[in-house]
Amino acid sequence: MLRMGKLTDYGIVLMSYLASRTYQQHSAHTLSDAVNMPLPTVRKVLKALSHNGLLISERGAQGGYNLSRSPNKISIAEIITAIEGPIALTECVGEESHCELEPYCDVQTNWTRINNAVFHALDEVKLSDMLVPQASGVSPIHFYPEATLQNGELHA
Amino acid sequence: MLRMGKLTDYGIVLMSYLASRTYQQHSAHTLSDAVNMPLPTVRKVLKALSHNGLLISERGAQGGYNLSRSPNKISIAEIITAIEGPIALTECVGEESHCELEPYCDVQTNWTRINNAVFHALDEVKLSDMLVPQASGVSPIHFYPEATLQNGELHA
DNA sequence: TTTAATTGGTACTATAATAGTACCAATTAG
DNA sequence: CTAATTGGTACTATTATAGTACCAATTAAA
Repeated sequence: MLRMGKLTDYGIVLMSYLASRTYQQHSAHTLSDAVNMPLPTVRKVLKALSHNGLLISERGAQGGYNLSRSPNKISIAEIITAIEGPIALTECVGEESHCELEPYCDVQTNWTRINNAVFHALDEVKLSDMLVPQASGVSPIHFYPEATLQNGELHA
Repeated sequence: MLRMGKLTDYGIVLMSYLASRTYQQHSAHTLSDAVNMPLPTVRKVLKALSHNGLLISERGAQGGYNLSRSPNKISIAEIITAIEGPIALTECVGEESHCELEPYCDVQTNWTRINNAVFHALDEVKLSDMLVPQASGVSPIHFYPEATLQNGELHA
Protein backbone atom coordinates (compact mmCIF):
# COMPACT_ATOMS: atom_id res chain seq x y z
CA MET A 1 0.00 0.00 0.00
CA LEU A 2 2.92 2.33 0.07
CA ARG A 3 2.26 2.94 3.72
CA MET A 4 3.79 5.29 6.14
CA GLY A 5 4.39 4.13 9.65
CA LYS A 6 1.83 4.79 12.33
CA LEU A 7 4.30 6.89 14.25
CA THR A 8 4.54 9.24 11.32
CA ASP A 9 0.80 9.55 11.26
CA TYR A 10 0.84 10.33 14.95
CA GLY A 11 3.57 12.86 14.28
CA ILE A 12 1.47 14.74 11.80
CA VAL A 13 -1.51 14.78 14.11
CA LEU A 14 0.68 16.11 16.89
CA MET A 15 2.26 18.72 14.68
CA SER A 16 -1.17 19.83 13.54
CA TYR A 17 -2.35 20.18 17.09
CA LEU A 18 0.71 22.22 17.98
CA ALA A 19 0.24 24.36 14.87
CA SER A 20 -3.17 25.36 16.09
CA ARG A 21 -1.84 26.42 19.47
CA THR A 22 1.55 27.99 19.06
CA TYR A 23 1.15 30.53 21.83
CA GLN A 24 2.26 28.18 24.57
CA GLN A 25 4.46 25.25 25.44
CA HIS A 26 2.93 21.79 25.46
CA SER A 27 4.24 18.94 27.53
CA ALA A 28 4.17 15.38 26.31
CA HIS A 29 1.66 14.62 29.00
CA THR A 30 -0.68 17.40 27.92
CA LEU A 31 -0.43 16.34 24.30
CA SER A 32 -1.06 12.74 25.15
CA ASP A 33 -4.34 13.72 26.73
CA ALA A 34 -5.26 16.15 23.98
CA VAL A 35 -4.86 13.81 21.04
CA ASN A 36 -5.68 10.65 22.94
CA MET A 37 -2.53 8.67 22.33
CA PRO A 38 -0.47 6.69 24.81
CA LEU A 39 2.11 8.84 26.56
CA PRO A 40 5.20 6.73 25.75
CA THR A 41 4.38 6.84 22.08
CA VAL A 42 3.81 10.56 22.13
CA ARG A 43 7.12 11.07 23.83
CA LYS A 44 8.90 8.97 21.27
CA VAL A 45 7.45 10.91 18.38
CA LEU A 46 8.10 14.28 19.97
CA LYS A 47 11.71 13.35 20.54
CA ALA A 48 12.18 12.55 16.89
CA LEU A 49 10.53 15.76 15.79
CA SER A 50 12.56 17.94 18.09
CA HIS A 51 15.72 16.06 17.29
CA ASN A 52 15.28 17.01 13.68
CA GLY A 53 14.58 20.64 14.35
CA LEU A 54 10.86 20.74 13.72
CA LEU A 55 10.09 21.34 17.37
CA ILE A 56 11.86 23.41 19.96
CA SER A 57 11.95 21.81 23.36
CA GLU A 58 12.49 23.20 26.81
CA ARG A 59 13.41 20.99 29.69
CA GLY A 60 12.52 21.19 33.29
CA ALA A 61 9.33 22.14 35.05
CA GLN A 62 7.04 24.20 32.82
CA GLY A 63 9.01 22.94 29.86
CA GLY A 64 7.55 21.39 26.77
CA TYR A 65 7.45 21.60 23.01
CA ASN A 66 6.51 24.15 20.43
CA LEU A 67 6.88 24.53 16.67
CA SER A 68 10.24 25.84 15.59
CA ARG A 69 8.80 27.54 12.51
CA SER A 70 5.57 28.84 11.12
CA PRO A 71 3.21 26.05 10.01
CA ASN A 72 3.35 27.23 6.41
CA LYS A 73 7.11 26.73 6.41
CA ILE A 74 6.91 23.10 7.49
CA SER A 75 6.10 20.50 4.87
CA ILE A 76 4.66 17.04 5.25
CA ALA A 77 7.81 15.73 3.60
CA GLU A 78 9.86 17.14 6.43
CA ILE A 79 7.72 15.51 9.06
CA ILE A 80 7.87 12.15 7.35
CA THR A 81 11.60 12.51 6.93
CA ALA A 82 12.04 13.43 10.57
CA ILE A 83 10.34 10.30 11.79
CA GLU A 84 11.08 7.72 9.12
CA GLY A 85 14.32 8.98 7.69
CA PRO A 86 15.02 10.14 4.17
CA ILE A 87 12.32 9.33 1.69
CA ALA A 88 13.71 6.49 -0.38
CA LEU A 89 11.16 4.30 -2.04
CA THR A 90 13.70 1.67 -2.95
CA GLU A 91 16.90 0.48 -1.44
CA CYS A 92 19.01 1.56 -4.38
CA VAL A 93 17.99 5.21 -4.03
CA GLY A 94 19.75 5.65 -0.71
CA GLU A 95 23.32 6.43 0.15
CA GLU A 96 24.60 2.94 0.47
CA SER A 97 22.87 0.42 -1.66
CA HIS A 98 23.26 -3.24 -0.91
CA CYS A 99 21.12 -4.48 -3.77
CA GLU A 100 22.84 -7.41 -5.37
CA LEU A 101 20.80 -6.91 -8.51
CA GLU A 102 22.61 -3.74 -9.40
CA PRO A 103 24.81 -5.20 -12.14
CA TYR A 104 21.72 -6.56 -13.89
CA CYS A 105 19.33 -3.73 -13.14
CA ASP A 106 18.55 -1.20 -15.85
CA VAL A 107 15.99 0.86 -14.02
CA GLN A 108 18.04 1.94 -11.06
CA THR A 109 18.78 5.45 -12.25
CA ASN A 110 15.16 6.09 -13.07
CA TRP A 111 14.15 5.51 -9.50
CA THR A 112 15.63 8.84 -8.66
CA ARG A 113 13.01 10.52 -10.81
CA ILE A 114 10.18 8.69 -9.16
CA ASN A 115 11.53 9.41 -5.75
CA ASN A 116 11.81 13.02 -6.71
CA ALA A 117 8.26 13.18 -7.90
CA VAL A 118 6.94 11.75 -4.66
CA PHE A 119 9.11 13.96 -2.56
CA HIS A 120 7.97 17.00 -4.44
CA ALA A 121 4.34 16.09 -3.98
CA LEU A 122 4.84 15.71 -0.25
CA ASP A 123 6.95 18.80 0.05
CA GLU A 124 4.29 21.02 -1.44
CA VAL A 125 1.77 20.16 1.23
CA LYS A 126 2.45 22.30 4.27
CA LEU A 127 1.44 21.80 7.84
CA SER A 128 -0.78 24.86 7.56
CA ASP A 129 -2.74 23.05 4.87
CA MET A 130 -3.68 20.41 7.40
CA LEU A 131 -5.42 22.92 9.63
CA VAL A 132 -8.01 24.21 7.22
CA PRO A 133 -10.95 22.01 6.36
CA GLN A 134 -10.46 20.33 3.04
CA ALA A 135 -10.90 22.86 0.27
CA SER A 136 -13.75 22.25 -2.12
CA GLY A 137 -12.86 21.22 -5.62
CA VAL A 138 -10.36 18.69 -4.41
CA SER A 139 -10.78 15.55 -6.43
CA PRO A 140 -11.94 12.48 -4.56
CA ILE A 141 -9.61 9.77 -3.51
CA HIS A 142 -7.95 8.32 -6.48
CA PHE A 143 -6.73 4.79 -6.52
CA TYR A 144 -7.30 1.75 -8.59
CA PRO A 145 -10.14 -0.19 -7.04
CA GLU A 146 -9.81 -3.80 -5.98
CA ALA A 147 -6.26 -3.96 -7.02
CA THR A 148 -4.93 -6.53 -4.62
CA LEU A 149 -5.17 -10.23 -4.45
CA GLN A 150 -7.94 -11.10 -2.09
CA ASN A 151 -6.65 -14.49 -1.18
CA GLY A 152 -3.95 -13.49 1.16
CA GLU A 153 -1.04 -14.38 -1.06
CA LEU A 154 -0.04 -10.79 -1.36
CA HIS A 155 -1.21 -8.79 1.55
CA ALA A 156 -3.23 -5.73 0.99
CA MET B 1 11.58 5.97 4.78
CA LEU B 2 8.27 5.68 3.04
CA ARG B 3 9.40 2.46 1.49
CA MET B 4 7.83 0.26 -1.07
CA GLY B 5 8.13 -3.45 -0.61
CA LYS B 6 10.88 -5.35 -2.33
CA LEU B 7 8.38 -7.31 -4.33
CA THR B 8 7.15 -4.11 -5.88
CA ASP B 9 10.65 -3.20 -6.84
CA TYR B 10 11.06 -6.62 -8.42
CA GLY B 11 7.79 -6.08 -10.20
CA ILE B 12 8.96 -2.90 -11.82
CA VAL B 13 12.21 -4.48 -12.91
CA LEU B 14 10.29 -7.38 -14.42
CA MET B 15 7.82 -5.10 -16.15
CA SER B 16 10.67 -3.06 -17.57
CA TYR B 17 12.32 -6.16 -18.92
CA LEU B 18 9.09 -7.28 -20.51
CA ALA B 19 8.55 -3.84 -21.95
CA SER B 20 11.82 -4.08 -23.80
CA ARG B 21 10.87 -7.44 -25.34
CA THR B 22 7.21 -7.45 -26.13
CA TYR B 23 7.50 -9.57 -29.26
CA GLN B 24 7.43 -12.87 -27.42
CA GLN B 25 6.10 -14.70 -24.39
CA HIS B 26 8.31 -15.03 -21.35
CA SER B 27 8.03 -17.81 -18.85
CA ALA B 28 8.67 -17.28 -15.17
CA HIS B 29 11.71 -19.49 -15.51
CA THR B 30 13.16 -17.43 -18.34
CA LEU B 31 12.55 -14.21 -16.49
CA SER B 32 14.08 -15.56 -13.33
CA ASP B 33 17.30 -16.19 -15.22
CA ALA B 34 17.18 -12.92 -17.11
CA VAL B 35 16.83 -10.62 -14.14
CA ASN B 36 18.63 -12.84 -11.67
CA MET B 37 15.93 -13.28 -9.09
CA PRO B 38 14.79 -16.45 -7.35
CA LEU B 39 12.14 -18.29 -9.34
CA PRO B 40 9.50 -18.55 -6.58
CA THR B 41 9.65 -14.83 -6.00
CA VAL B 42 9.39 -14.07 -9.69
CA ARG B 43 6.36 -16.31 -9.96
CA LYS B 44 4.69 -14.62 -7.05
CA VAL B 45 5.16 -11.19 -8.53
CA LEU B 46 4.08 -12.23 -12.01
CA LYS B 47 0.91 -13.72 -10.60
CA ALA B 48 0.00 -10.46 -8.93
CA LEU B 49 0.72 -8.46 -12.06
CA SER B 50 -1.33 -10.69 -14.31
CA HIS B 51 -4.10 -10.95 -11.75
CA ASN B 52 -4.48 -7.21 -11.94
CA GLY B 53 -4.50 -7.05 -15.70
CA LEU B 54 -1.06 -5.63 -16.31
CA LEU B 55 0.17 -8.87 -17.84
CA ILE B 56 -1.55 -11.34 -20.07
CA SER B 57 -0.73 -14.91 -19.28
CA GLU B 58 -0.95 -18.10 -21.28
CA ARG B 59 -0.88 -21.45 -19.63
CA GLY B 60 0.54 -24.71 -20.76
CA ALA B 61 3.69 -25.53 -22.64
CA GLN B 62 5.05 -22.54 -24.56
CA GLY B 63 2.95 -20.36 -22.33
CA GLY B 64 4.19 -17.33 -20.45
CA TYR B 65 3.60 -13.67 -19.82
CA ASN B 66 3.52 -10.52 -21.85
CA LEU B 67 2.45 -6.93 -21.32
CA SER B 68 -1.25 -6.34 -21.73
CA ARG B 69 -0.76 -2.78 -22.93
CA SER B 70 1.80 -0.52 -24.43
CA PRO B 71 4.50 0.54 -21.93
CA ASN B 72 3.50 4.16 -22.25
CA LYS B 73 0.01 3.27 -21.08
CA ILE B 74 1.16 1.60 -17.89
CA SER B 75 2.06 3.80 -14.95
CA ILE B 76 4.26 3.12 -11.97
CA ALA B 77 1.24 3.79 -9.77
CA GLU B 78 -0.56 0.88 -11.41
CA ILE B 79 2.32 -1.47 -10.82
CA ILE B 80 2.62 -0.49 -7.19
CA THR B 81 -1.12 -0.83 -6.77
CA ALA B 82 -1.12 -4.24 -8.39
CA ILE B 83 1.43 -5.61 -5.97
CA GLU B 84 0.83 -3.71 -2.75
CA GLY B 85 -2.81 -2.82 -3.08
CA PRO B 86 -4.34 0.63 -3.29
CA ILE B 87 -2.00 3.43 -2.41
CA ALA B 88 -3.09 4.56 1.02
CA LEU B 89 -0.44 6.28 3.05
CA THR B 90 -2.48 6.09 6.22
CA GLU B 91 -5.03 3.73 7.58
CA CYS B 92 -7.79 6.29 7.56
CA VAL B 93 -7.55 6.85 3.82
CA GLY B 94 -8.76 3.37 2.95
CA GLU B 95 -12.21 1.91 2.60
CA GLU B 96 -12.62 0.64 6.10
CA SER B 97 -10.77 2.57 8.68
CA HIS B 98 -10.21 1.09 12.10
CA CYS B 99 -8.43 4.07 13.55
CA GLU B 100 -9.74 4.67 17.03
CA LEU B 101 -8.45 8.21 16.92
CA GLU B 102 -11.03 9.27 14.38
CA PRO B 103 -13.33 11.09 16.77
CA TYR B 104 -10.39 13.21 17.96
CA CYS B 105 -8.57 13.57 14.68
CA ASP B 106 -8.82 16.81 12.74
CA VAL B 107 -6.48 16.02 9.91
CA GLN B 108 -8.16 12.94 8.54
CA THR B 109 -9.82 14.59 5.58
CA ASN B 110 -6.64 16.28 4.54
CA TRP B 111 -4.91 12.97 4.11
CA THR B 112 -6.89 12.48 0.97
CA ARG B 113 -5.16 15.41 -0.60
CA ILE B 114 -1.74 14.13 0.28
CA ASN B 115 -2.60 10.70 -0.95
CA ASN B 116 -3.82 12.24 -4.15
CA ALA B 117 -0.65 14.19 -4.64
CA VAL B 118 1.49 11.11 -4.25
CA PHE B 119 -0.71 9.04 -6.48
CA HIS B 120 -0.61 11.66 -9.17
CA ALA B 121 3.15 11.85 -9.04
CA LEU B 122 3.42 8.10 -9.43
CA ASP B 123 0.77 7.92 -12.11
CA GLU B 124 2.59 10.34 -14.35
CA VAL B 125 5.66 8.17 -14.57
CA LYS B 126 5.08 5.50 -17.20
CA LEU B 127 6.76 2.20 -17.69
CA SER B 128 8.18 3.50 -20.95
CA ASP B 129 9.99 6.17 -18.96
CA MET B 130 11.89 3.46 -17.18
CA LEU B 131 13.41 2.17 -20.39
CA VAL B 132 15.19 5.27 -21.55
CA PRO B 133 18.33 6.33 -19.77
CA GLN B 134 17.66 9.06 -17.33
CA ALA B 135 16.99 12.30 -19.19
CA SER B 136 19.41 15.12 -18.59
CA GLY B 137 18.16 18.06 -16.62
CA VAL B 138 16.62 15.88 -13.99
CA SER B 139 17.36 17.30 -10.61
CA PRO B 140 19.46 15.21 -8.28
CA ILE B 141 18.00 13.20 -5.49
CA HIS B 142 16.20 15.40 -3.10
CA PHE B 143 15.82 14.51 0.50
CA TYR B 144 16.69 16.04 3.79
CA PRO B 145 20.08 14.75 4.83
CA GLU B 146 20.68 12.97 8.10
CA ALA B 147 17.13 13.21 9.13
CA THR B 148 16.80 10.15 11.29
CA LEU B 149 17.82 9.40 14.78
CA GLN B 150 21.12 7.61 14.67
CA ASN B 151 20.78 5.88 17.97
CA GLY B 152 18.44 3.15 16.96
CA GLU B 153 15.41 4.46 18.73
CA LEU B 154 13.68 5.17 15.50
CA HIS B 155 14.93 3.00 12.74
CA ALA B 156 16.13 4.51 9.54
C1' DT C 1 -3.15 -40.13 -25.18
C1' DT C 2 0.64 -39.37 -22.52
C1' DT C 3 4.15 -36.31 -21.07
C1' DA C 4 6.37 -32.04 -20.16
C1' DA C 5 5.91 -27.25 -19.60
C1' DT C 6 3.66 -23.83 -17.76
C1' DT C 7 0.42 -20.69 -14.96
C1' DG C 8 -3.30 -20.52 -10.94
C1' DG C 9 -4.28 -20.86 -6.24
C1' DT C 10 -3.28 -21.47 -1.55
C1' DA C 11 -0.88 -22.34 2.67
C1' DC C 12 2.97 -22.11 5.44
C1' DT C 13 7.48 -20.49 7.69
C1' DA C 14 11.28 -17.43 8.57
C1' DT C 15 12.87 -12.90 8.85
C1' DA C 16 12.81 -8.12 9.44
C1' DA C 17 10.53 -3.84 10.54
C1' DT C 18 7.67 -1.45 13.50
C1' DA C 19 5.24 -0.33 17.55
C1' DG C 20 5.15 -0.12 22.11
C1' DT C 21 7.20 0.01 26.88
C1' DA C 22 10.35 0.96 30.58
C1' DC C 23 14.07 3.15 32.82
C1' DC C 24 17.21 6.51 34.37
C1' DA C 25 20.07 10.74 33.51
C1' DA C 26 19.96 15.75 32.72
C1' DT C 27 17.76 20.09 33.28
C1' DT C 28 15.01 23.73 35.22
C1' DA C 29 11.25 26.32 37.90
C1' DG C 30 9.49 27.11 42.21
C1' DC D 1 15.39 20.29 47.48
C1' DT D 2 11.65 18.71 45.02
C1' DA D 3 8.65 18.11 41.26
C1' DA D 4 8.13 18.48 36.44
C1' DT D 5 9.87 17.80 32.32
C1' DT D 6 12.84 16.38 28.16
C1' DG D 7 17.07 13.37 26.51
C1' DG D 8 18.96 9.02 25.65
C1' DT D 9 19.00 4.20 25.37
C1' DA D 10 17.64 -0.54 25.65
C1' DC D 11 14.40 -4.00 25.41
C1' DT D 12 10.17 -6.84 24.05
C1' DA D 13 6.03 -7.87 21.50
C1' DT D 14 3.62 -7.57 17.45
C1' DT D 15 2.95 -7.27 12.75
C1' DA D 16 4.21 -7.08 7.96
C1' DT D 17 6.98 -8.80 4.51
C1' DA D 18 9.67 -12.00 2.08
C1' DG D 19 10.45 -16.28 0.80
C1' DT D 20 9.25 -21.25 -0.02
C1' DA D 21 6.59 -25.30 -1.15
C1' DC D 22 2.87 -27.81 -3.06
C1' DC D 23 -0.60 -29.36 -6.08
C1' DA D 24 -4.41 -28.39 -9.45
C1' DA D 25 -5.51 -26.71 -14.09
C1' DT D 26 -4.22 -26.00 -18.75
C1' DT D 27 -1.94 -26.52 -23.11
C1' DA D 28 1.47 -27.97 -26.79
C1' DA D 29 3.77 -31.42 -28.70
C1' DA D 30 5.70 -36.05 -29.01
